[in-house]
Amino acid sequence: MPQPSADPTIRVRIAPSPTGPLHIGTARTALFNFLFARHVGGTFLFRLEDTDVARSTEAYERDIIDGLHWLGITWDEGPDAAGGGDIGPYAPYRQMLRLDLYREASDRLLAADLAYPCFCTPEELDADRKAQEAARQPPRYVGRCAALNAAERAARLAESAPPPAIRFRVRPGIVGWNDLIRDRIEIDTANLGGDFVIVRGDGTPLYHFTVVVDDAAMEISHVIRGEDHVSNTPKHILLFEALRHPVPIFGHLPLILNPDGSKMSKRKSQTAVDDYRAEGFIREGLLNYFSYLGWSPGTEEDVLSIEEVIEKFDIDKVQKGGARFDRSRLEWLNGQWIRRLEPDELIDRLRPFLQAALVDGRIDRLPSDGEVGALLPVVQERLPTLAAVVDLVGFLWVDRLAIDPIVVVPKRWDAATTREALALGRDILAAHDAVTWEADELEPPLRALVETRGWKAGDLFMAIRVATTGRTATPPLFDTLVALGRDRTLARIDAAIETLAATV
RNA sequence: GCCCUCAUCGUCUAGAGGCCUAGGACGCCACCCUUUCAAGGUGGAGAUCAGGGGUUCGAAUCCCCUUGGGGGCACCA
Repeated sequence: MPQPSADPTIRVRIAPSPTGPLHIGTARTALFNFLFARHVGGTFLFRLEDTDVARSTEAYERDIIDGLHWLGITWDEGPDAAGGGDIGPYAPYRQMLRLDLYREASDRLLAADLAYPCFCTPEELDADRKAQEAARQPPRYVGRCAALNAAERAARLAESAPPPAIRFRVRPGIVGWNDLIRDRIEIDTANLGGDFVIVRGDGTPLYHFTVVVDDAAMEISHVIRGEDHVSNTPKHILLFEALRHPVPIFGHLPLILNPDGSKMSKRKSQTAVDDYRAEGFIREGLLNYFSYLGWSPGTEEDVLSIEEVIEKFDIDKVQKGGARFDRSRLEWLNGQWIRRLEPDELIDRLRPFLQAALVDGRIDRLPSDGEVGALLPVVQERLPTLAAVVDLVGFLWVDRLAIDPIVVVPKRWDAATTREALALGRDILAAHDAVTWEADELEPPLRALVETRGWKAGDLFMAIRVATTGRTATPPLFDTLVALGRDRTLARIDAAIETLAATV
């Protein structure tokens, strides 16, 4: 990756939580941070927010790290993608390994009475919430434990009851910031829902707290994240202030939306990057597409490499409104990038998809790289995704082809004509030996046959196409027959003739 | 319910007061090419710039209101 002039004052991060496979939204946020950092030569770091122990898994962790690296979104500091330890001056970059830091920070807040222990039980909190809901009031912490004095706290602490959580005191007033993307935003802290919990009763810290402690510790200069965090930002600013650390610059990206306009969700969209990868979307296409979701260089170019996007990226040109996910546009871009791949590269990337097809029985034999390479001239421009190769030319590598006798008969013909034409065509093809089995050798004699019989070339070709491939849509017929080979071509035509005879 | 926020073709967007009778791309339609399917080429339909008020000689662009959409209000992240 090109790094123009290194700027040590720019430090951004992606901080996913390993509670699910790599999500498109996470990838997009990571990409914009990456673009922002690379454009100016800043530092991009990766931090795992794994404090939700119940939902976090190592498998998801792996999936997120691998997925981002597969896309080419690489970080300067963070977990080693190869599986080694964390790399960077602020290691570790996993929150569960930074518990001491949060403990120390919460102690400081407690000592300064900027936070206090809260003894409320889940039942009490729940009852509060229900009452507020019934009174059509916005939910907020009622402050039951806010004014406890030292003696009362000591007494409560002495009780066996569950250990207290720690709440941060929300000070009254307006909190505002100049958002990189949406300019000035101001929020009255009265709307924050009251004092909020920063440490659970079991001692583990909560997101709002860890994110601030870590962004402070890691000297993050710009927090670029999804718009869903706008209303959390005041809490974070309050915490930065309480911790006596300069407040970073915030920038809130527009969300990626479902086709119906709601926040992207698994229910309504395919959200896992893995799933797109499995379908044969390539990183170039995905990156190009994501870059243009909520951003545009302001020119009329649509197909840009990641290097070009890095060069042109400008956070000021990021859109404010959310962007709906448009799969057909992604497919088009993906096809554009597949067409731009070098032959050897494309063969490499196709291989896993061919292997997968072999494993699940859609093909019976794995073609050699040479075979695939020979096909590229007619296949490359026909692939919206890599996986589409099996649909396109998988018939080349199956042992037994199922022919639908209805489909093999061209619209203008009947079964008898088709059988006759296939037989005549077969004999003409059989006259070729291995040396003359070439596309431009095969075609003329068949056209001559069509001429003498007064047929349409398209009809004969279609009958042969379906007989030899089982499909009505294929790459150019004669290139296909060459790929199939003389023996299999003749055998398949024979089989088709037989099938036709049986049905007449 | 409360708070925040957004608003240009179906979709992604260009547009920073006159260059806009609003441009590009995807998708869609037609034609060309053509043995099918793609790709490619050409052309077309498609947005009274959400609506209403201002400001201005002049507004998609600035201000206000309305409407609509989205997000957030946890001992989740």
